[in-house]
Amino acid sequence: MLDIKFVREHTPEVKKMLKLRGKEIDLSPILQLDEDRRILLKKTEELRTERNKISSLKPSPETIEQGKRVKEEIKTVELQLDGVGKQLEEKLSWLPNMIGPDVPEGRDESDNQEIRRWGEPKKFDFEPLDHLEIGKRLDLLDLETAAEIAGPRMGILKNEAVLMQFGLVELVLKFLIGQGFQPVIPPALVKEKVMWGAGYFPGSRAGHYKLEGEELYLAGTAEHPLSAMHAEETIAEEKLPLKYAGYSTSFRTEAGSYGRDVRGIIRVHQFDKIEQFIFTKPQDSYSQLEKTVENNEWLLRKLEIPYRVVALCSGDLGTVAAKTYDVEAWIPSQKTYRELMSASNATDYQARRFNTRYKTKEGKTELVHTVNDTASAIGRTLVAILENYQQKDGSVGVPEILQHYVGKKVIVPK
RNA sequence: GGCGGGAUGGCUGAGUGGACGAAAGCGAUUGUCUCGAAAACAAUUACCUCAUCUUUUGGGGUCGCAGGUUCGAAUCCUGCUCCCGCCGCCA
Repeated sequence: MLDIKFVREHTPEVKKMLKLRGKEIDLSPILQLDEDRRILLKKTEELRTERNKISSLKPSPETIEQGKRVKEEIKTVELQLDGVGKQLEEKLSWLPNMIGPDVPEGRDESDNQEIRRWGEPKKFDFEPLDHLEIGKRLDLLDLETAAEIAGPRMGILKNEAVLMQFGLVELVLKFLIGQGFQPVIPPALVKEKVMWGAGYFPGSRAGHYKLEGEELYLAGTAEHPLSAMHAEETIAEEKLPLKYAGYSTSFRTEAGSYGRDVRGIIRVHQFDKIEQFIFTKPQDSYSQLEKTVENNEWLLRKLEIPYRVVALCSGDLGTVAAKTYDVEAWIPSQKTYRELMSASNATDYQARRFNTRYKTKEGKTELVHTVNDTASAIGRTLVAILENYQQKDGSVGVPEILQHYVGKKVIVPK
C-alpha cells in the first residue's frame, strides 16, 4: 500500500506510475476522501479535547449536561470519520506500488528487457519431446489419473521425479542456509488479512482458493505466510536482513489462464516451491534483490540448464513489485525461455500493510523493505531438467548434482 | 469438540468507575564514583497519529481486538481472537 501522505504530496508521480503500469485509476476520489477525513479528524479531536476538559472537572449537574451534549456530537462525527476512513483505505489498497529505478518502460511482456544469458541451448539431432511426453514414457508423470482424482491442471509425480524433487529441496535449502537463510515450513492456510497484507488482495482475489465455511485461504506461495511473519513488529536494526527460505505447497486457481500452458505441469493448481523472503533495511533492498537472483542463477548453473534473466517492464510488473526480474530457463520443446523464478522488491508496500518496522540506531522507527524470490519452483525445474536432459533413445540423464539423490545417472523406460 | 483459567509497558507484575499512560521490581541508557570494571547512588526509559514558528510546542488515541453502558472506562457489559491447563479425538 502507498502512504496516503505520499499520494497527497506526490500526486503527479503517482499518476505517472499508474500510466506506466497501464492502470486506469482515478486519484481524485482518493484525494477528496483524504481531505474529508482530515477535516473530520480535526473536528473529532477538538470535540474530544472538550470532553476531556469537562470530565476532568468536578461533576455537577451543569457539567454532566454539557458532557451529554458533547458525547452526542462526538458520536455523530466519529461515525462519519469511520465511514470516510474505511472508504479511503479500500480505494487506497487498489493502488499498486511505485515503480523502482531502472525499470524499463513498456506495455506488456514483449517490452521486457533481457539482462543476461547463460548457457547455449542444446542442439538435438532429433525432435525433442515435451516434458509431459517424456514423463509418460518414463513413468514419472501421470496427469490422467490426477485429472480423475482432482480435475484438470493437477499432476502426479512418480518414481525418479519424486526423488529429484526431494533432492532439489535438500540441495536448495542447504545452499540457502549457507547464504544465511533460515529454513521455514510455513502454514499453507492463511487468513484474509495475510493475503491482503502481502498485497494480493483485493487485486488478485480470484486467483486464490478460499476454504468453505472458514475465513482461510490456500496460500498461493510461501511468500504469503512469510511476509506476515513479522506483522505488527518492530525489529532491531542489527537483526536485519532477516532471510527466510520457506518450503511450501502453493495453490492457484489459475482463473483467467484458460488455454494457456494446458499441457503438462508448467501451470497447475498445486505445486511445491521454495521461496526466498527477505526483510531488509530500505537502503539494502535493491542489492538484496540482485543477490536473490544470483542464488537462482547458482541453481540453474549447477543443473546446467541454459537461462536468461529478464527485467520486467513497467506494464508487466505485479501490483506489489517496484522491480522484478524473471529468471527463465530454456525449454527445448517450446524453443523458448520460460519463467522458472521471479524476484521482486516490494519496497515498503507489504511492510506498510503489515506494519513491519525496524528501529534505527538513531532511535527512529521506519518501515522495512521486503524482497521475495522463488528459490526453486520444483515442478517447473523438473520440466526444465526432463526436457534439457532428454536423449535420443528416450532416456533422460540426471544432472550430476542430483545423481546422488536419485541414485542413478540415467532414467530409462521401465 | 467440551470444561476451566488468562491477556496491562522490553520483561515480571499492581491496579475493580474520575487525580491512571498507568505502582513496584527487573532490564536498558546516561551521570557521579573508579586507572577501568563491578557495586552503590541519581536521572532517564512505550507507541501511533494530527497540527505547528519542524531538533520546538500543542492536541488526539492506544492497557489482546471490536462494539456497548457512562458526563467520565485499564476497571462494568456483550461478542471475538489468541495463550495456558484438563478431557475427548488424532498423524
